[in-house]
Amino acid sequence: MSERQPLQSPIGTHDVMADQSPLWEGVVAHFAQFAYRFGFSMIHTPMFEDVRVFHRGIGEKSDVASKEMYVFEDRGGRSYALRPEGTAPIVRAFVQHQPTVPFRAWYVTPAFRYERPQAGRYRQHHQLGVEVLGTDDPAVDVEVISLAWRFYQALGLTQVRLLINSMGHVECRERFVDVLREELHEHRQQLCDDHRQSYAENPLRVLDCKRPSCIAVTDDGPSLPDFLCAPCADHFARVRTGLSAIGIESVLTPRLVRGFDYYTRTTFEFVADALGSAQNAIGGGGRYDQLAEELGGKPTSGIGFGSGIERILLARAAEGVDQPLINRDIDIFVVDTTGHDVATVLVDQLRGAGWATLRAYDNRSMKSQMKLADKSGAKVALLVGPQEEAAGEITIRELRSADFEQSQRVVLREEILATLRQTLGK
RNA sequence: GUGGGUGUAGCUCAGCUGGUUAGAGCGCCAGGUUGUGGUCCUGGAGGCCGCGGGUUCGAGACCCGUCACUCACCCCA
Repeated sequence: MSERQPLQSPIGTHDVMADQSPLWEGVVAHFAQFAYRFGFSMIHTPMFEDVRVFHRGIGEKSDVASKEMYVFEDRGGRSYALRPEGTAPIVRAFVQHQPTVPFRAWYVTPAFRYERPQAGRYRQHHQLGVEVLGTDDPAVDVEVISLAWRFYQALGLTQVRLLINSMGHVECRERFVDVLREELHEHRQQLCDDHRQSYAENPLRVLDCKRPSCIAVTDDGPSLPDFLCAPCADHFARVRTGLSAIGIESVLTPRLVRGFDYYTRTTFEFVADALGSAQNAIGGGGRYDQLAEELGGKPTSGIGFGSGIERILLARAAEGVDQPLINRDIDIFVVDTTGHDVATVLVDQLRGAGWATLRAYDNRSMKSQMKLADKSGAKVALLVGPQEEAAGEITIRELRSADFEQSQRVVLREEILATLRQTLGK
């Protein structure tokens, strides 16, 4: 890159500026509220991990691990990867610290994948999610899915569908994959260009190929739910009845396999139909009963779900939902034309009392300061000029009122907090 | 990694078949007499026309390269 190129954010990354940040804050705040309501504790794990966490976790042959990870060596020659997803690092932490089970954690984190950016797809995106380790009770599957569902509802999303499937445990899956591989081999000439060569390596990938040629083959092929052993079939049935018991409709989607290799039994995905693009998955997850063992721990079943903040916001925009998610309005704007430290002291006092307060700088004119007060969104402006200062008073002006005369009055300096409490109702 | 579209003021965009000092709207700043926002009026600041090279008497316009943004494929959040 030329030295003359202006500096800007890296490809596929974005700055969240003030016009968007309240939405972000709101999404995270809502999720935190739901997570705590469901009894989850927040945890933080490093932004990068030993690459083996992901190779063994999400599977070396998965697209994400094989070609999309940001891998680097540190100065000590250790090989690390920026986290491409949220689950494997948390399971790594679980294995390392061996907390008591059931272990319930929620998180919000950036995730990094080296891909060509496009609508709804970035090199750094942000996910929030939960994980539960230490039980394979189908009630937990229901709980995790319902947390996501209620969360989307709270954000105002209505055009979201829950797709669900079960991969079975290792043996169910292997029996299925064997049959699928045979089926694909038999019809390999009809597969799309990409999969005609690669189907044998990971036959499951062909299931979510969107090309008509592959779909035609797999539609007539074996269906995952048919290969579930009795316990897995029972588990899946109980998840689905549990969901319908609380009014959550799930769409059985036999070809739903998802991109990571660690999934067993329940897998699910939330698609936002308002998003026209192929990137319409706003969240997803599933059970991973082998993962803790893969990462060196005791056999421990687990389930989790993750959701992309950017896609949630895109879906909200696509549905035309525009109610704010969090209030970050300014309460008071202090206008000071005395040239002394009146605003400095007043602002300190107001903020101390809990008001969101802003002021002007640089000795601007009163007119200029009033313009700033208006643009700040403040509900009231407090005016202090030489007159008020001399009289020990403050002029209160309600900025959201249309009537000049009614909107303004003068109070004594020492009565300002009480008056504001009355005016602003706090 | 492959393909399409686009790069002109802080933002959204005009700039006709190449022709003087590159424009608009919004935003920003300052005024519109005595200390007061939202509407209105006036003025002002602000552009290596993404970057490099080429064609030409002359390039924001044309050609090549490059970088970036964007959309799509693959796949996913």
